[in-house]
Amino acid sequence: MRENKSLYALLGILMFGPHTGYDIKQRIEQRLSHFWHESYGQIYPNLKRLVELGWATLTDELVSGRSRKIYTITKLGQIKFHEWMNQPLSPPSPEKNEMLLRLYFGQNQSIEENRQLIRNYREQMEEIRSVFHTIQNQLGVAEGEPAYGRMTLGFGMHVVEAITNWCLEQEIYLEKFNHGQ
Amino acid sequence: MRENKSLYALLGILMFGPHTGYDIKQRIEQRLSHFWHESYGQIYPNLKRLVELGWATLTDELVSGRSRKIYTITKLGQIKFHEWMNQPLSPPSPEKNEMLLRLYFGQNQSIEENRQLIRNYREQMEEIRSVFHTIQNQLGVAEGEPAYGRMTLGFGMHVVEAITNWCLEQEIYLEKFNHGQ
DNA sequence: GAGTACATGTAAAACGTTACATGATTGC
DNA sequence: GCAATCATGTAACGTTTTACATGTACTC
Repeated sequence: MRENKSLYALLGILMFGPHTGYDIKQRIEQRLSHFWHESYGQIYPNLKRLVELGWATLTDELVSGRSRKIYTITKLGQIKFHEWMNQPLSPPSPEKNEMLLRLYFGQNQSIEENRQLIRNYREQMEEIRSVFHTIQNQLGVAEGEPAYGRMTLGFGMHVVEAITNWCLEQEIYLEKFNHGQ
Repeated sequence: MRENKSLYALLGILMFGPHTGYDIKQRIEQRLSHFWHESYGQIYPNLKRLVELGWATLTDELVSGRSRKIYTITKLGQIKFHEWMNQPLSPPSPEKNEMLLRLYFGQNQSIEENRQLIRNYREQMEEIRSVFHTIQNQLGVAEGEPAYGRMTLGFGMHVVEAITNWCLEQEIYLEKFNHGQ
């Protein structure tokens, strides 16, 4: 049986307070999107499972005629959450990267095509960077305690910047080959 | 219908010449492991599919009593390979990162626990870095054309270094909080 | 009245890993 | 003889996305 990470992601969000499935989806999209995502097809069945496991409770509320199913974490859920938080990180297996896969097969393409591939990728990185800046500006400031949200965003910034630099280096490298080494 | 990237990964490897399923698995593990991976459960069924699609042919060979099923790319396969190589890159959706997920939930932990999380992650990065160095030393040199394998490895190096730096910065940042801002 | 956001869910398909099964050859 | 490597594959299971279905409330 594999560790179901989605279950713990939901649990972690419920640690901030009661949420509906819809709320959770919104929150993940708005604040965790640079390192996490869940679809409704994952969220609703997993919330149901959380209740079955006794890790959360479900209450029905009627807010202005509209029914909302509110999930609240239980004591047991909190225990399970802390267990997960303190268990060793699983060793990171490198992600699949389609751009690198194509680049690896680069001798089947022209040098100019490979350079274009890298340039396109760099442009994608620049878009991501601007999204990160937008998120950064929306981030609040909590005095006296570490800004965890800001830290996770900083991670993305560092990585995107490193990739951008790598792209620029490779573009120059390939450029030289195009003009006869 | 989702794009089956595995199919194109196999096709790309067949562009280097005929391979068996076993060969392909070896090659991916040894040379593409920093940005790609495939299990036998993907490779063998997809090779079968490649033949069904007419993108590869299968020949049985007996090498010293041992039977080997050798897959060779067809003309159609080469066309499909080039189509894929030249189609626009799909926009990169950020990967799930369990360390960042846990860090995001950091206010439920002590500052020291969060610092430990980041330190552990940094140690994992350092292991990866040393694996990359090993791979780098095994890489051959092809004069006169761009070293695509080396370029893909450089990508990993840049990213790992950026992450390591980020970790160090965050460790210092949290350290300060521990000693009263 | 129409469109957007709120709100919940399921079913099918696709994607991917792991464990298992099988058997030959090579090197010690 | 035994272990490691070569070699091929499947079945079960788990994960994840996508498309669909349904209905309310709010704003223009």
